[in-house]
Amino acid sequence: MGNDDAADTVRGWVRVWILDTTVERDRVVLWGPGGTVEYRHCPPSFLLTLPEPFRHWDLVAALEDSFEVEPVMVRTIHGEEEGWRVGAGRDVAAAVLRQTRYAARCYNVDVRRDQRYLAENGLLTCTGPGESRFSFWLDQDLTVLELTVDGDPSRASGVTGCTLNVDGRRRRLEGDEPTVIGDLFGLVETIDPDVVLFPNADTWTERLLAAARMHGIQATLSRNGRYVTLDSRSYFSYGRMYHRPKAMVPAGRLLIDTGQSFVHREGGLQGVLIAARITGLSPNRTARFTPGTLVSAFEVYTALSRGIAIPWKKIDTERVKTVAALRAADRGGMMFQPVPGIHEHVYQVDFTSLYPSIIVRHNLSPETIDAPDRPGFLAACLSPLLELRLETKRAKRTDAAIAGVDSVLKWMLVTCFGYTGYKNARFGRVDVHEAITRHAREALIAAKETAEVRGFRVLHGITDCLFVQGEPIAELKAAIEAESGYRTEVEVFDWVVFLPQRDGTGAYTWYYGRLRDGGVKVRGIMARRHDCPAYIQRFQHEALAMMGRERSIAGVRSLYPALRDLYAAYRDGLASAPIEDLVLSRRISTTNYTRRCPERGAVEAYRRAGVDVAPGMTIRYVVTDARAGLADCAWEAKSADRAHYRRLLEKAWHEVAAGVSVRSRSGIPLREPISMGEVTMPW
DNA sequence: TAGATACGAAGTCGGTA
DNA sequence: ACCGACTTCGTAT
Repeated sequence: MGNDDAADTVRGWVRVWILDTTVERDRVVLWGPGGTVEYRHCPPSFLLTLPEPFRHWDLVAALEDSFEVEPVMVRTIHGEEEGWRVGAGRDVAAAVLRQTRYAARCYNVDVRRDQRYLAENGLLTCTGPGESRFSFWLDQDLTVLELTVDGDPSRASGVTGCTLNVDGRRRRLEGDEPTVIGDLFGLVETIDPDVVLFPNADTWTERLLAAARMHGIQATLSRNGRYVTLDSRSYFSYGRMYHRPKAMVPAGRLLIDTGQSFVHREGGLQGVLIAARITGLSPNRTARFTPGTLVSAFEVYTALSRGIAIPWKKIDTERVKTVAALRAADRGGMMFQPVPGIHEHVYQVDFTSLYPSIIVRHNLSPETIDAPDRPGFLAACLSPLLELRLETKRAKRTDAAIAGVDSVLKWMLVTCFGYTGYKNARFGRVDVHEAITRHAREALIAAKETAEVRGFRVLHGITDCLFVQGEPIAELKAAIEAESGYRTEVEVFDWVVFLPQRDGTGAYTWYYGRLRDGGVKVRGIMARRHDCPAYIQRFQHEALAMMGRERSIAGVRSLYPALRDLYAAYRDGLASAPIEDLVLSRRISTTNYTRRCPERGAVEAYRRAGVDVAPGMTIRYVVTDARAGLADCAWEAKSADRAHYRRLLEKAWHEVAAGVSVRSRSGIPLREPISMGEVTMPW
């Protein structure tokens, strides 16, 4: 099977269906289903350019003494330049930068070698013959094992049971730890699955392997016995801390931590495999990354496959701006404040994938901001992804199995915008980011005017969507599409409730309503919040389900007594509600709190229970005394501060009542709405 | 290995009346 | 008792 000659791989034609890729010394390993293996020679290398090469001839000579150095043309998104390919890794590149006092430019330094190999040789992961990078069908049989191990892996206790599921056949293993672990790894060896779906896999794997070693059992999670360890890390993203536990990634087999993987949660196994195909990453990595990283990898693969080098330590600097110019340009999305209360016959008009559409239509890219006439990399890169999303969006209407893939693509397209403004993004630039938000604001304002000119009433608007009342909606949709040049979609509400915030004015992001097809769409309110206890969510879900059966405002209002009774029943039931229904879960940003708060109490409780906590972890706790800032960890809690939960329930009730009662919570009559205004930044 | 902005709620802390 | 500043967390697009 082994083949060290890359030349036999015809560009654009895939020899193996690649399930996993690994890197060892000078080669890249391609794993196929069933454990097939191919080795390809691919030593580390990077590209180098020097602005004044004659001043650094000694450096080049020194590199030639120790490594393979070859003069090459280096192509970037900005143009071509003479340079060298150096057969060395990151440490050498770093030394070159230091020695030239950062005059040198290095490329392809922090690109994964397996990904670079695939891109430069026209290969893709998870892709069969005849399948293209931008198709969403999968035609490959994989043996999938679903595995669940009893208990909580973050707490110390032995392994006493687990459940396996292959092809709908269920096996249950029980007994003492050596028995269970021996049977488990024995079965893994017999079944030899290509894919293991395993909740908390990344926390369990290390413990299972250690236990196997202790009991002298051969452990077979990896197909060559080796693992790549990803260290646990707390990282900052979107203004918040996140945490990824340490992971031991097996070789040759796809192991997905279904409790941890964002991509799997959104898109299932198919979502992971298609995202891998699009990005050229191994599915094992794909399953562990955030959408932002996937977008970055997608751009990197596209660039490499076109012979474009990836800059290391991005140097695109923002030009100097006056404070006034900054204020004018550096703004986010546009919002119109809604009229609080319940409204009948409402349409929500959404621009489809607005931000990426703007990038493509206006040819926005770091290198085209100052030279708009040439084709831009970012726009060309995103265009096929956008087309694919439109396809999956259509396809999921008739094939529910496509919904997962569609969701993954949606997230990638949403985050690709944020990525252009991200300081470390390789093909990002603040000016592009600003241009996108400017076009988006203009489009939303224009759409609002189009609606009003045609006699529609605009109730609300956020970034890329408008809520309107009026007829005929089909004509408005067509007019907005014609005038803006972007596609739209329309959702039809029988009624929708925009909630008031504490000062009585409309809240921008809290609403719920009944769609024409009978579903209830909910945004922002407690039922949507992950930190809301199950007991309170259940109340709100029940109330919303009742309201969702009514098609008119009058019908909804007629429910007031029944809803009031429901609330009373839940309030009475609170005293006897089981503790596990009162568990709050929150993501903690720190473990060193400067103030008294329930999170601090919960962190202390975790520590007392011997569980390690790190910033970004989600902790689960029950509030035992809100005033004193005391909490117990979820699995130890015996009592709860019922008054605290009564307040939460009351808040949930107010959100429901805002749609039913004739007066809003703050006492402002709903029939005299506050005039809608445009909201901008405080300057 | 890494996503942006817009925003609100609920709370603490410390000052003031 | 009330206030403003600040912390910490959450959601929407």
